[in-house]
Amino acid sequence: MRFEPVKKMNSYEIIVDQIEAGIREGRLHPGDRLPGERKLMETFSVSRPTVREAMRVLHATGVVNTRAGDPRGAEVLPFTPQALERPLVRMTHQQGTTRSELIQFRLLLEGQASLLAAAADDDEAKRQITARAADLTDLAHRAATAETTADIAEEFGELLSKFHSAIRAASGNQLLQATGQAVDEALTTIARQRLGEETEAPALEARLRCSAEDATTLTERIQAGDAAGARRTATENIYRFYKDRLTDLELQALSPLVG
Amino acid sequence: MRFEPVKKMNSYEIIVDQIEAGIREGRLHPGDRLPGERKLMETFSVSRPTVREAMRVLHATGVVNTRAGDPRGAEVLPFTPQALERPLVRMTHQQGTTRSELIQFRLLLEGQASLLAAAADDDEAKRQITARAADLTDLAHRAATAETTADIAEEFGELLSKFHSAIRAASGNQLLQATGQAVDEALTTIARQRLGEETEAPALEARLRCSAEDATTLTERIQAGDAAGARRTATENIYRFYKDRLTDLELQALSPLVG
DNA sequence: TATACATTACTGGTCTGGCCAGTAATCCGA
DNA sequence: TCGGATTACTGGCCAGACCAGTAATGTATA
Repeated sequence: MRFEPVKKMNSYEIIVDQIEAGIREGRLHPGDRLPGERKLMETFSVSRPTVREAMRVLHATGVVNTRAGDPRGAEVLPFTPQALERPLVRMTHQQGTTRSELIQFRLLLEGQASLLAAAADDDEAKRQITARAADLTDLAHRAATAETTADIAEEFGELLSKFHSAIRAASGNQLLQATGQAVDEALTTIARQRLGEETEAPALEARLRCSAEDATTLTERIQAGDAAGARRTATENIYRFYKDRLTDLELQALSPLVG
Repeated sequence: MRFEPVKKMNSYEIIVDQIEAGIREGRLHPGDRLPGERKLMETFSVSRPTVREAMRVLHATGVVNTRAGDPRGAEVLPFTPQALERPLVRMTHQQGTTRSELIQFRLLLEGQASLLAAAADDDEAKRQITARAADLTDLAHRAATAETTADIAEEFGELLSKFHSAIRAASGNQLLQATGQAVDEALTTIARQRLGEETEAPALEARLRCSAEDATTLTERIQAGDAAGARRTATENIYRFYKDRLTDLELQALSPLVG
C-alpha cells in the first residue's frame, strides 16, 4: 500500500487549483468571465481577501485579467509565452545561470526548430518565413542610405526576432514556439538592461547585411525541405551572430552544437 | 524620441517587482529571510492585505516560502524547475497543445542534452550517468524474479527519469536541465492522470530490459565523447520507447528528429 | 428614430482592525 | 546542562468599509 504525502494547501491555493482545473478540463475558455469576487466568496465559502489572493495569483501568472469596475468579472486569458519568460528570466539571473547558457539554449532550440520547419509541409508557414527574410533584406538596403542608427538598430532586432519566430511557428510545435519566444525575449531583456551596446553605424550595417544573407540561405534550405542542412545552417548563422560578442570560452560551449 | 508605453501597475506588483529585483541583483539570496508582513507594510507604505497579496504571488510562483508563526519571516527559495512546469502543463492542456507535441519536444531536448553531455568533459557527471544506467540494469534483473508488478513499474519510471536527469545535468546547461525536467514531470503528470495504463508483467519486463540496454549503449556513446552518435542514439531510444504507445500519425511527427 | 450624454448600480483596489493557530526563542526548573 | 512550559511574536483568515473606475441603463437632444 502506497500513501500520498500530505500536502497542506492554503485556502487561496484551493481556489486557484479549481479555476485552473476548470480551464484545463475545458469548462472555462479564454474570453470567458469569472463571477465577481463577492460571488466567488459565496461559492467557495471564504472571505473576500482570500478570493482576492487567489485572483492576484491568477492575475500575476497571466491566467486572468482583472479590471476595476468591470461588472462582467475577471476575464480568462489565452496562454502566452510570456508566462514562461518570467521564470526563465528569473532562473537566468539566479544561481549562476549565465547569459552564455541562454545563448547555448537558444542555439539548440533554433537548430531543432529549423530542422522541423524544413521537414514540415506547411506552405503558409513557409511563406511567412520567406516574407520575414525579405523584410530583413529590405531593411539592409534602407540602412545603406539611412542616417539615424538608433531606429535602424531597433527595427533590426525586431525583424530578426520575427524571422526566427516564423521558423519556430513553422516547426509545428507550440512548446518549441513558446520556449524559443521566451528565450528570445529574455535575451533582449538582458540586452536592454545592459544598454549602451549601441553599435556604430558602419558596423551595424555590415552586421545587418550579414544577417540578411544568412536568413536568405536558411530560408532556401527550409523551402527545399533539407532538414539536416537547415539545422546546420541555422546553428552556424547564430554562432556567427554571436562570434564577436562572446569570449572564446563562451564560444567553446556553443561549438558542439554547430555542424 | 521614443516613449515607453504606460504600464499601470497594481500596488502588489510593485512590491513583487522590488523583491524579485532584489533577488536578481544579488541583494537577496536563497535562504535569506524577508521582513515580516507588518514590517513590510511600513517600508512599502501600504496596508497588510496588499503586502499579503504580493507575498501570495511570490509564494505561488515558488520564489518564497511562508510558514505561519515563523518569527523569522518568509524564506527566499532557490529556483526550481517546478516553476517552469506549471506554465508548461497549463500550456499543454490548453489551446490544442497535444501530448505528442510534448513528446516531440522531449525528444528534441534529450537529443541535444546527450550531444552536449558527450561533448562536455565533466567526469563526475558522466560517472553519475553510468551509475543511473547500472541502476536500470539492476532493476531489470530484479524484475525477472519479482512478483508484484506495480512497485516495479513505479520504480522503473523513477529510475528512467533519474537517468535522463543525469544526462541533462551533464550537458552543463541549467536551462536545458530545468526545461527537460519540467517536460519530464509534465509527461508523468499526464500519464498519472490517465492512469490505468498498467502494463502487465511480461510486457513490463521486456520493456524494462529494452530500456536498460538502450541506456547502456547511450552511456557508452557519451563516455566515448561521440557527440553525434550520442544524439542519434538518444533520439532513437526515446522513439523506440514511444513506438507502440502512439499512433502512426503521432510517430510521423517524431521521425524528422531521429537519425 | 438615432445618437450623445448623464445617471446608476455595480465592479475591483485598497485600507482599518481584529481573531486565531502556529512557531521559535526564551526562560525556568530539574 | 538540559528538557519542557512560557511568551511574544508570526502568518492565515475574516468582517466591514470607502473609493475610483467601468458598463449598462435611462434620458434628452438632434
